[in-house]
Amino acid sequence: MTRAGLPLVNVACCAPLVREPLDADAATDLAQTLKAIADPARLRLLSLIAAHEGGEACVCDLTEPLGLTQPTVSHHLKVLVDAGLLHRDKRGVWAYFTLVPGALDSLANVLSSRGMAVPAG
Amino acid sequence: MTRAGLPLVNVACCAPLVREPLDADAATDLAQTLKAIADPARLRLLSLIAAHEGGEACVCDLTEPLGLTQPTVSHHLKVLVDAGLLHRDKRGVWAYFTLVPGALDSLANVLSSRGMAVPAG
DNA sequence: TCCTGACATAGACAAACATCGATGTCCTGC
DNA sequence: GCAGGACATCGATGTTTGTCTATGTCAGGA
Repeated sequence: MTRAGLPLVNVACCAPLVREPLDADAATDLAQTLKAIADPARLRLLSLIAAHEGGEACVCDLTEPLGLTQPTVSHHLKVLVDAGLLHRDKRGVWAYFTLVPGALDSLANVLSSRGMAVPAG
Repeated sequence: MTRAGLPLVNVACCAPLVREPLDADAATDLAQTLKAIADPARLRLLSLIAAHEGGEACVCDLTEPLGLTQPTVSHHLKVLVDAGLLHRDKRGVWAYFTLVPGALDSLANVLSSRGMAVPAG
């Protein structure tokens, strides 16, 4: 069973990775988020959604450029939503996906040796 | 010679993920590097090595804090070296590992919505 | 030369994962 | 109410991956 109703994004737990040793829990947490984006299909999904007009896209916009079936794309999108990287907005029959603002930036912050300012728009 | 006979390790291939759609090849490439760090043990290895005195550590320094066997740690280190994130320096009987300068920062750059200056000067 | 200690490699195994076809759920139009 | 379309979920399957034990390699000392 998948953890439904994620509490929130473990997306960027803490201090930069290289500043101090991660404890086991923090490492597991961060790894889980990284696993979410460590997949070609999901990277392309993030990229396609970001580049799509209005910064949002529905499943039907995404299956064709990826060359994957609708259930597979839906699965990948769920992984990204669960990881706190995508936001899902169901409007009528369609489900529109957008990037969660700052999520990827927070992740980048943890990897970077130096904390950086979030561009904020 | 190339490090470890690896073809190459484009740790950070290109433009920020959210700027334009990734093509399939670039996505596969980036995903491979992300997979290398999308593991709790390997995240802790990076962290432990960075925090170790002199910024370097040998295998014997790393097995105990991780609670994994020596071959498993050796395996994880190899994955990180192959991904271009760690550098291995064999001195006598010991193998010392250090972070490849800028590698994680480059990765962070790709994830970040905005390119940032690499601190390593 | 042989032995010991540090590390790498090989092989095996179980868990996790990506993908698919089939099916279920929900909204909209007739 | 009924049909159709968009999306989610289910169950199955082949592949990848993390971990172990056993073994190989190599340097340094007795």
